[in-house]
Amino acid sequence: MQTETTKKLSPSLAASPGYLLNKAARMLRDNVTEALKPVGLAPAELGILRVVQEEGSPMQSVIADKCFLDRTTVTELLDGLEERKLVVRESSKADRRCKTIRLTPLGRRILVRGARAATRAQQDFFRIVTTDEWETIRHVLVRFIEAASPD
Amino acid sequence: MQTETTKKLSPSLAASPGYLLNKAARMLRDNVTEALKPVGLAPAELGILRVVQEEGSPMQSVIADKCFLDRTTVTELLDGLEERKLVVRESSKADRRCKTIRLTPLGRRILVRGARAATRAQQDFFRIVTTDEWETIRHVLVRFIEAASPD
DNA sequence: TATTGTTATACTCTATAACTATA
DNA sequence: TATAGTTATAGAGTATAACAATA
Repeated sequence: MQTETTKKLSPSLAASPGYLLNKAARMLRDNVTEALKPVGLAPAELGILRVVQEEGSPMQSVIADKCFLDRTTVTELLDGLEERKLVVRESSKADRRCKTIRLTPLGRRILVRGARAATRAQQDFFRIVTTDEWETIRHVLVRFIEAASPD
Repeated sequence: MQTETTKKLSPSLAASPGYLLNKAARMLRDNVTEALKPVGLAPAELGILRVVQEEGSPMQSVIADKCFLDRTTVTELLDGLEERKLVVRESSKADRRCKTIRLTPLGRRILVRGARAATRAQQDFFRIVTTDEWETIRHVLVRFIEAASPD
């Protein structure tokens, strides 16, 4: 991607939620990915750290649930985080199939730095969105995501 | 992904534009991808057909521009579309570096069918969004995408 | 020297299937 | 038999780099 000088979208693409959501999401994610590089985190890793903190030492399947990710993806992401000593896995005594994830002090520090970097990276987005608009978008997307039905 | 029975998002994820946009975009795209399968198109291919029709036999670099895709990606996608006889490439007489893309009659029919299928697939989304909300979202996303600055 | 398109290659994100170990 | 986590593998989507032909 090189020539990106305020181009105009085609009308039919500009009318498609799928297209718009995708393109905007990717752009935003590229920003966040870039901003997280110095912190040493990928966007999905930051998401996991956030959920681990919020849930307070959840088991892996809870993380998968909260992040809407497959448990195999969570395993893989946790491998990286554990290797870098940001989290520790602990086998539950009650049910030895389960592993509980806990933030290390380092993990906590990296989480703070990552969250700050991510917020900064999203300023590009917030610059062009009013608070009201953002609240509308937020509510719609949350509704849509949470309404996702199984089969 | 298996357990997706109206779960709740974590507060910190529900507050992140990057996260929400990404997740919603992926969900929507999965729907569209599924709906386009019987038509034999991928979402990006439908986008290209749309732009080809709107622009009226554009050269490849224009397609890349309008779709916000790399030209190598466009080359690859066109290879598939040409193979299936949905478009034809024609070397421009004026500038023999350029290739002009034209829809075949078959391509036109598939475009119509694809557009219909994609619209249907996005009803899940529109079911939970009011017209006003959608207009707000649409404008914000278009603004954001078009404002993407180079360096 | 710059631009159009092509080729070969590689990367990110995420999932499916089959497995192990419990329960 | 069902569940938690792991492993190996694969696929979609898109990009970068180097190149050929032409301008």
